[in-house]
Amino acid sequence: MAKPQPSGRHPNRILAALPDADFGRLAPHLRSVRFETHAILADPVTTIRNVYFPRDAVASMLATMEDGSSVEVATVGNEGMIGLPVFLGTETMPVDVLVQIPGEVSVLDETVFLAAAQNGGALLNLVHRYTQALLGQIAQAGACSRLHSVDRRCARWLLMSHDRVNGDEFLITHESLSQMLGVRRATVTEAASVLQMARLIACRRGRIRIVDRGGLEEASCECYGAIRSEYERLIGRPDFPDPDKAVPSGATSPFPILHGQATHSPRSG
Amino acid sequence: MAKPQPSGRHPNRILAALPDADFGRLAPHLRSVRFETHAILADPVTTIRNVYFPRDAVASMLATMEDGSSVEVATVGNEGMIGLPVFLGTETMPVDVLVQIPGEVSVLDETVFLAAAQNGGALLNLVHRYTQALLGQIAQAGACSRLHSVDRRCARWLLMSHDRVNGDEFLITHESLSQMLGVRRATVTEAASVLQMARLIACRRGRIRIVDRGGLEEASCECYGAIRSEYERLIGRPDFPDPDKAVPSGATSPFPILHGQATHSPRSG
DNA sequence: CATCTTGCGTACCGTACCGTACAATTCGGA
DNA sequence: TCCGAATTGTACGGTACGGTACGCAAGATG
Repeated sequence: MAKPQPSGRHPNRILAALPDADFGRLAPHLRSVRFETHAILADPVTTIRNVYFPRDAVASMLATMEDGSSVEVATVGNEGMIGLPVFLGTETMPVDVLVQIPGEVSVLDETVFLAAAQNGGALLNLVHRYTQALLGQIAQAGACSRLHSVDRRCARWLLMSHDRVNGDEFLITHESLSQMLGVRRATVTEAASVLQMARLIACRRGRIRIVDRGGLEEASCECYGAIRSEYERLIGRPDFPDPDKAVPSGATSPFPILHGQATHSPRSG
Repeated sequence: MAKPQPSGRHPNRILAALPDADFGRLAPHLRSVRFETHAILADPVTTIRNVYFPRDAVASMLATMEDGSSVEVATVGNEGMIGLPVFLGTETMPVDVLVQIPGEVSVLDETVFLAAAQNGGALLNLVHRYTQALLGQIAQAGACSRLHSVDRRCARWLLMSHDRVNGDEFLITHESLSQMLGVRRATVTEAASVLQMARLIACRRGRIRIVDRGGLEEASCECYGAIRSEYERLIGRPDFPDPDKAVPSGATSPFPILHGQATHSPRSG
């Protein structure tokens, strides 16, 4: 599976999937803001008043326990949005949402968002579909963290992030990864060493580069493909944002065929 | 924390939380059906055409991996509903939903449900809130299964089920529990032995009885309380179904009122 | 340049699980 | 009443992690 390439009018795939008219109405209200690592976009006690559409930043929904241990329950990047409670009228979410890979995020005020999501339009439909995609991701990721080894889950996380950033390198520490995978920092170092020894990634102080994407996909568990194909079913592919056109007729495989200019880099460095 | 008692016009707490007028419109269309253990209410490949409101049955959303291993991602009983994809327009959910504790379920056709959920009424609001509650439950349960011991998670599952059934005893096997907790059947037997030795539960072939609810709450992890209080924040308490009135006052609730014409078949065949 | 901070590599022992296997019990059905 | 199937109890070695801890290196800061 190739890394998804930005293809629409906006790097965020939900906004890119909007029809021209709907996007045009939102565009003047979008503010692009840079967020640094560990910036907090939402927490369980603060009423959320903005909706965030990551451009190339990656955020985590983290569940934190009383003893301070935590696990990531979902990754949100350019494929998604943060702020469903605005839409659902529930004010907060019982998780922290924090930036894990710094970058740009398009911010929309809740009033603008709510006005645009009224009346059964395209945005409402997309938000519904993204809600389902998020439910699916959280479910799959939860099961994954119970059933799959740290090595595979680490590979999955790197792949998901690779899909959401520009380029093949991004800023992340083993410490942050350990909070997301719900394991010791030392365990992450060991898992990363395995991937590094297999020449799939390269680590440098606070920075990881994807070296062999295909190999990483093989090292990852099935959950990477499961989450990705469910997203594509619901929201569409980056190069075919309209879900009606997302799947070539007859293709029912969970790992559908690559399209046209397949950017697959087979195993080289 | 006491076991929630049924208090409204309907044992399902979502339906019970509806205003009279809204409930009155739905009631004639509700069919109460008994489902046995392992009945399948939804799966990832079948378009769901009904919405299910458990009365005293308990269902599980199960994520299943390619190798056949599985974990429960959410428990749905009389506090919830099955069929969000009907509302979200997404046709399917990437999990199996199957009955784990047999009992009665109120079934509603999708067309009736969708008609009733239009127009920003009370049902729409409740479905939105339940969506958030389910997201929260799946997130917490996923984190729980990564971070907490089998003993504690087992206690949590028993408590959550106890909240959703009538009485203190229900039909469940260690085998089923193992699929939900994502562990070996033998591990469940060991965990159940610990709880049994502490006189918190009593096991008999395919049947578990809650003996010491308070003790179970102490044996359980914090996730039981977290999920429950988030639900109460969003949907309300059983004795104060309207979340605006869900303030603890210590007052007792009115006795449950059974509605004759609502295809109600309490417990008998 | 020297120093400080943050992040990474490694190591040790402990343990909560897993895989497998088999025996003992319960209970429904012939 | 007995049989057979389903359910539960138990056992044993294996392993992937956790807790803790310490040294080293890379980069930031002065």
